[in-house]
Amino acid sequence: MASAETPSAAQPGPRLGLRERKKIQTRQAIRRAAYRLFEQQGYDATPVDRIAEAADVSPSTVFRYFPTKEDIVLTDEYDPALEAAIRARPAEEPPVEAIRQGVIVSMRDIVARDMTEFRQRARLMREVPALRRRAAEGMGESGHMLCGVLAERTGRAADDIELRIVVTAVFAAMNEALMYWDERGQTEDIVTLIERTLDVLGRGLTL
Amino acid sequence: MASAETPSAAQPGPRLGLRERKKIQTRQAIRRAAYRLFEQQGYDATPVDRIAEAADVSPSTVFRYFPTKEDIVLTDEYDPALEAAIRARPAEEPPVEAIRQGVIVSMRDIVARDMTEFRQRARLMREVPALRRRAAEGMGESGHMLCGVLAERTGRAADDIELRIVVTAVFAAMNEALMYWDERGQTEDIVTLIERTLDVLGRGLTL
DNA sequence: CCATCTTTTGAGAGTTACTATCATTCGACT
DNA sequence: AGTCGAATGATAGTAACTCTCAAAAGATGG
Repeated sequence: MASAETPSAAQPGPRLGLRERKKIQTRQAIRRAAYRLFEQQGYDATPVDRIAEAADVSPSTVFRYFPTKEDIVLTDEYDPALEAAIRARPAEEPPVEAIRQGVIVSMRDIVARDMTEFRQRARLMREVPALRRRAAEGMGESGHMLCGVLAERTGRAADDIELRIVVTAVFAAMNEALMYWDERGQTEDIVTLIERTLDVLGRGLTL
Repeated sequence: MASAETPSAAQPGPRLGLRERKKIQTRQAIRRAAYRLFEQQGYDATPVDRIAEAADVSPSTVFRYFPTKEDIVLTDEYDPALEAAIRARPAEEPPVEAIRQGVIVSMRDIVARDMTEFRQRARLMREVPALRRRAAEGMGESGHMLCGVLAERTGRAADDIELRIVVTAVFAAMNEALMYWDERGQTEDIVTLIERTLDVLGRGLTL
């Protein structure tokens, strides 16, 4: 509805056809409707049918765009940003340090782009068990990506155990930090918190 | 059926009433039936109704014993063993070392008790996404327990971030090691693998 | 041994997240 | 304008739960 975008104004690529633009719109409409309803009545109390209704599409369409209800909340575009940020670090830098800097850079970016959604997502991730689980499964896609990047850096195989341990531990720890951040009312500085988290890992989990 | 146990033979506690004994039996019947069917036809292809049928109880009963289908696989009694093993370590020992020894001891114990089930569980945990997620949410109960134990040892609060980071990282890493073990056909020595895992954590995730 | 009380069980109906199918519609391209 | 392929919507079906209530079975006191 609010598509007053001139065809030539599209920033990020070769101008999209109407079809593509509509897809993006629909996707956004579904997500926005969902986030709004989740805010109002909670995740579990909001059936997909009602989201569809609110987004003015059929339930089938919702499932075509998002394979599961969880994906409506969790689908993100953070990975490419993180990947780029890590790749930008000098090759000699030790892995954990590269991750640290990459995470911090991309985190600032994300928070700057849409802090409201970031906050809401964090809250949902902590409060809804299904989402927490899904997020805890860090190796999902993000982990795989990180393994690939670190494999190149270190010359190890992408499925090397030690590599996987590192990646898994980092993601799990960061996720936990996010939960902590949310528990405390999202008041602390998240970047500082993440730095602290990576410090603990970097010093071998000493207390 | 195979309950030729004399009332006075019960080892682990004050002799149970018939009611209690039946509950244990039922629980076991359900789990056994489930494991058998999962083995034969796979987890997703086995509806709870069929498990109920095989265990000779009603579907309602299955859900009374196990809140979710996942719980039939994942409910374990490892935590108490782990807790005891860690508590048995000298108080001066650094946390990660205490965890290492505790894990190794209780792991040997578990493997000795029922290696077959341990193997099958590991396989299911890797192959079924729902189970993998559930397991990845290590903080669930095990993590909470470990936090408590380490809090006592270190004098920190049980919800101290750094403490939680440590626990989360350890569990996530061990879980990943288990997945690796299963991927390789469960052929390597699991204790060695876990030691290696904890080494990586202990040396600050250096590669 | 019977009566009663409590706990466990089973049966039924209902909700919801998904899956599959198929006809319709709508943008793309000639 | 007309055709083609992709997106949509309607419909039906499966399976994991949840709730409720009545029947069955173990515990308990006389």
